[in-house]
Amino acid sequence: MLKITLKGGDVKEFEIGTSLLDIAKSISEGLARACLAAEVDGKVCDLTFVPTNDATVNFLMFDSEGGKNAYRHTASHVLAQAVKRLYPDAKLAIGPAIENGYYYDFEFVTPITSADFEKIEAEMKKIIKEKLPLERFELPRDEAIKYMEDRDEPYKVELINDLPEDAIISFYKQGDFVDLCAGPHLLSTGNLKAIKLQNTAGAYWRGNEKNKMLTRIYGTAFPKKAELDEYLEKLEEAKKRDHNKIGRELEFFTTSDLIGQGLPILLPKGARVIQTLQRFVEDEEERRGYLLTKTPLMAKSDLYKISGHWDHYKDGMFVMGDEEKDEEVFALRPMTCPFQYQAYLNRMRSYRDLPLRYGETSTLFRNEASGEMHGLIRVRQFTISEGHLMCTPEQLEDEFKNCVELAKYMLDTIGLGEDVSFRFSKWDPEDTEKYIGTPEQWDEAQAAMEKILNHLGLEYTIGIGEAAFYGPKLDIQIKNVHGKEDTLITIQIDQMLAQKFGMEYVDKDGSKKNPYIIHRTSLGCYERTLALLIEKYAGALPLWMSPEQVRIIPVTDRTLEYATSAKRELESNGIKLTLDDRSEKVGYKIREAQLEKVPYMLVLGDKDEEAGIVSVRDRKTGETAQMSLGEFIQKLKEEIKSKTI
RNA sequence: GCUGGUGUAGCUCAAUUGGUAGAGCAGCUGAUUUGUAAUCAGCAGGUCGCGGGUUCGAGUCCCAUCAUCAGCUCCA
Repeated sequence: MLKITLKGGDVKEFEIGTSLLDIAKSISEGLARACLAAEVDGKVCDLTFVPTNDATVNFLMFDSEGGKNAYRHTASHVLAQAVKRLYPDAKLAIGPAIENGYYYDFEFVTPITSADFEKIEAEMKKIIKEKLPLERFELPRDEAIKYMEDRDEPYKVELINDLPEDAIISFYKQGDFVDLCAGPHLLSTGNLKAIKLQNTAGAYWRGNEKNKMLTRIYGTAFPKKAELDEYLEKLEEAKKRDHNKIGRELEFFTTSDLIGQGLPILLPKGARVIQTLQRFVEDEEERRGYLLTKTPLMAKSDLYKISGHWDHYKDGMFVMGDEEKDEEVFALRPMTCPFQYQAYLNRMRSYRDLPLRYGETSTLFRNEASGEMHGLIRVRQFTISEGHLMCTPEQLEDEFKNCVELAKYMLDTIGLGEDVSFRFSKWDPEDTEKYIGTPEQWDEAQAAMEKILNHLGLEYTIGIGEAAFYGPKLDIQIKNVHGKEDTLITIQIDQMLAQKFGMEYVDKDGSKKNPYIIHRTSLGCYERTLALLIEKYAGALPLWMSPEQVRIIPVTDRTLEYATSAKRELESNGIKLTLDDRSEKVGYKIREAQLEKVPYMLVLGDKDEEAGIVSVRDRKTGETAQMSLGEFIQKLKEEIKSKTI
């Protein structure tokens, strides 16, 4: 007999040879129907799995990560099966479950497009109806390779060849379709309910741009049609918040073919928001002991050669002058580090000078590949609150913590604090080309950062190969409306560049030492931050950063003068506003202000003037309140000062 | 850069099989003086992204190019 411990602590005994499905059935028929896979001692397994030892079993439904993955991974096999039936010449690559669905990569003889989806989906539904059981089997390496060679699946053969020596090579068979796969899967294709193909995309085989580009088909699957519809609806809703759409509609920014790709033009509204954010950041940094620098936007190539950027990122830089013609070569700066280091090198530093915190609102230039640009999120010129902190080893932890604290404060203040995740970005020891320094130096810097992160109690993921070429990073990541993740804020530890630039300080004992350097931003670059704010608030920014806080709407020309005096009074209190004096109806003007996301409307008619009050319409609630102008100004000032989100 | 879409008025979109480019909103002018999400009338607005080609004839078909969207790769 086997002792099976169930989630919740119940222990039950089963005959040896009892499958997980039978165990589920013995608990309840409902459970057996609802569960998709099971975790056995922490490892996710098919329900056909037969435990051979005492084990802890946790049955997984769709609401669990493991259950969802088994469900969608099975859907990806159904997709592959449908594709193979319709396009027998298509070659299979890989097809995993992903965050909100699954994909499968194929090599097609003639490329397919989303126009073919209807046909493929119909075939998938047919396969689901056929209720094909998924059967797992294993083969020794030689036979596995032969098996896939016989089926003319070169990508699969390559995958098997690259599996580690001791790997168990498993396959899943459903009807006429067999795939190399570790599983787990559902019991039958018939267990799938609502499926949907979403889009196609090119994807390099094994993620390497030197390899052939395959056709990736993305899809999703849910246990209920209603859930699928709800999800698709949510996607559509999210797209309506796309900053690239509403940011243009609301005139935060625009672009011009004449100016070029990745070079957005910030219109008065966008520029104003960024000005507000920039002032906020600069003031806060000053309060926290940062010293402002203002360094050049370009430098001779010599500077980048020392820093290592020339070797590692020359292709990403805008370079002027031809070295071959013996011209002086300059490059627009892609980062601020070596510039601020020159400020540090201005004179001999003492340990008493440290920590030295330099901050700069810094415009940077990066020659991104043409396909990378996206609205305000990925651009070729951007402005960022860059800073470099030079400190002693003893100061490193406190300084790093303060940087994290500052970043969190910034994020909370602008309202994105709940939307970010942390990533500890390490180097890839397998890819030493990408990095400078020795393994020992990397181990040391990464250990220092890990220790600090653990002291901070931050929850983080680890990104291998995501480090900067000179050191590990704590990246604060955020997703846009399409679910694409980008780095918003980064805090990095660097113990290599100080040496390269000969940056030193004289320690207590009179010896010269290289300082640790923390590279950090306190907010993401302003363009990207603006984009995410627009998406977060669907264009209706909190009052304190709103480019137009109040719109004054006189009801008739008779109250124009009253409105003008209110305008002057508000302006003298620093309120950003406009006066809509067009001869339109009140409703028309309100509609417009409402659509332009102006937080407050001041509707001023004869009645207001007679009573000496103002009618304040709140955009969010649509409600109107009467108060004195003084009270309104007070209310605005409080809301702005507290930076209410 | 790669794969696949998309480019018609400022915006959103029409335009039979290749046969005279249209509408709504926005804009301008005038009238209207209006009380909480669209007042009425008139006017103007386009080298159909740009450049070639096929054709008697191209917004429509072909090629090239630019921009743009999604994904991939990249992201100091």
